[in-house]
Amino acid sequence: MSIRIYNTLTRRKEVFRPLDPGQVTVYACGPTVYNYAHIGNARPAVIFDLLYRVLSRRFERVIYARNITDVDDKINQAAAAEGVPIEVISRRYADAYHEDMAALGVQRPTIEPRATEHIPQIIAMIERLIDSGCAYEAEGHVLFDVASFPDYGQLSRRDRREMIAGARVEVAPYKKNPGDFVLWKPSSDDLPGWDSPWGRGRPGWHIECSAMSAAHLGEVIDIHAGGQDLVFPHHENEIAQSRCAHGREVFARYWMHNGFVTVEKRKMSKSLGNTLVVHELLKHWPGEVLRYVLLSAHYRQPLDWSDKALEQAQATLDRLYGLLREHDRGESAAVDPDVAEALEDDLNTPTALAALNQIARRVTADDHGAAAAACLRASGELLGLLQQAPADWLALRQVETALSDAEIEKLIEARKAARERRDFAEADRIRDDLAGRGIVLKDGPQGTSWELANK
RNA sequence: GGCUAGGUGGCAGAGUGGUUAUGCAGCGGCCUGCAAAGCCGUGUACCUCGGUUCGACUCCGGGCCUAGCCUCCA
Repeated sequence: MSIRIYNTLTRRKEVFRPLDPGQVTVYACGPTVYNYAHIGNARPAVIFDLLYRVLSRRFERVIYARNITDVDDKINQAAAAEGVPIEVISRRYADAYHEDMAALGVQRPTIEPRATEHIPQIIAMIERLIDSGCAYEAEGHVLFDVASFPDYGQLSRRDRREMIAGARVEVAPYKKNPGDFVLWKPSSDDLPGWDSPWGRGRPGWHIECSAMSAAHLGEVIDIHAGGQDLVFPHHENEIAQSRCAHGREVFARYWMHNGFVTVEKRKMSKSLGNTLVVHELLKHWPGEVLRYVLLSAHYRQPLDWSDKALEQAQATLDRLYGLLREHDRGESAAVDPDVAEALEDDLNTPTALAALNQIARRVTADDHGAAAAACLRASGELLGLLQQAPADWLALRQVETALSDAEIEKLIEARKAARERRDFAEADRIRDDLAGRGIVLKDGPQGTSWELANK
């Protein structure tokens, strides 16, 4: 089977065929680095990391670009508040983003372009837009003229004229059309800025993605991805800019949009103040648990975040790692076909996780547990799960104990003796004593073993 | 108001025109001196009203409800 992707542009699931059979180009909208990432920001990072893994399995060459927006009014604000240059802010939070995403098993993209490193390309693109009559200068700003682009609204299925009716925006007087958006805006002396044909200023938000995707992936790209809230206006504007600047019929051939993470069914967003910061969550949960939760719902559906979901993911991972500890002998194995098939069907992660759990059943059901365990691990790798040493995973949440191994063994021997003389009261006393000190005993056919209790 | 996506068993969450999702919890069993852990088994769920059909949770239409976008936002 081939890879199928739900394309927002056509609102249908389509077979994915790259423009160039030899290479796939993917661009995902990355973070604006003015603060720590919340779990809602982590969802696209994890989902499109998974896309990258799935594509890489089938295509020789996948170029995955995920930008960093490092010039933006919110960054300016944060910098001003601290009295530092914007680079200090953007560097700090870009580093934190990388650290947090790594903990979630997110691989680094092939390219991570930054807006401030592409100012010349941005300016050149704006000049082309002016030359082709799609943009105009007004009071130090350069604006995109939406009336010049008849297909405007195609992605978000909006009618340009109707949007004016819902004008909740203050319409700047210098705009020809309320829907016109800023490509370049002037900077006062206290704000970061670059020299341009229109004076010292800075780029508008949308233009950077158009300029950077063209610079690194070409004028027509295969897949463009981001959160659902970017469909309008950001992606709509990107399409307008890119197609006008390059005179092409197509900008991105497939558009993918992830649904929101919600808290108590409400969208998590910085403006609502109900954000759960990844950096904080990682203090309480392994990154892999967060990843599992993010994969537990289909990416286009809303995902309601809760402690219950975290506990459930933790319990499931504990069980799977326990299985690996007992049965995985490091054999190599292929990815389970059901897991691969589910993921290639528009990243159906719930079905893939169901298949993963079916493999787990085979581990205990078969005589050849080792082969099934190896398959479990190989399949987990495609999902970005189950790649730690089981002992390391299981040790994460274990309590500390003051007892030495020798002391524990000695007590186990004493209990064994008590059991042999059928003094169960004494045997249970020893077991309870050890339990109180964080040691759990497990009686099996080969005698008694022990392990540290979970916190 | 315009546009979009949803309403599935205790919870989470896939999917399908007629046959087991899966996970977590619960329940039963195996194991155990008793436990714990583990393993095995277990659930006639599909918002509502019509329609199409031999047959609909699955298709079509109406209704109700929820969330989102239309403003910075993943």
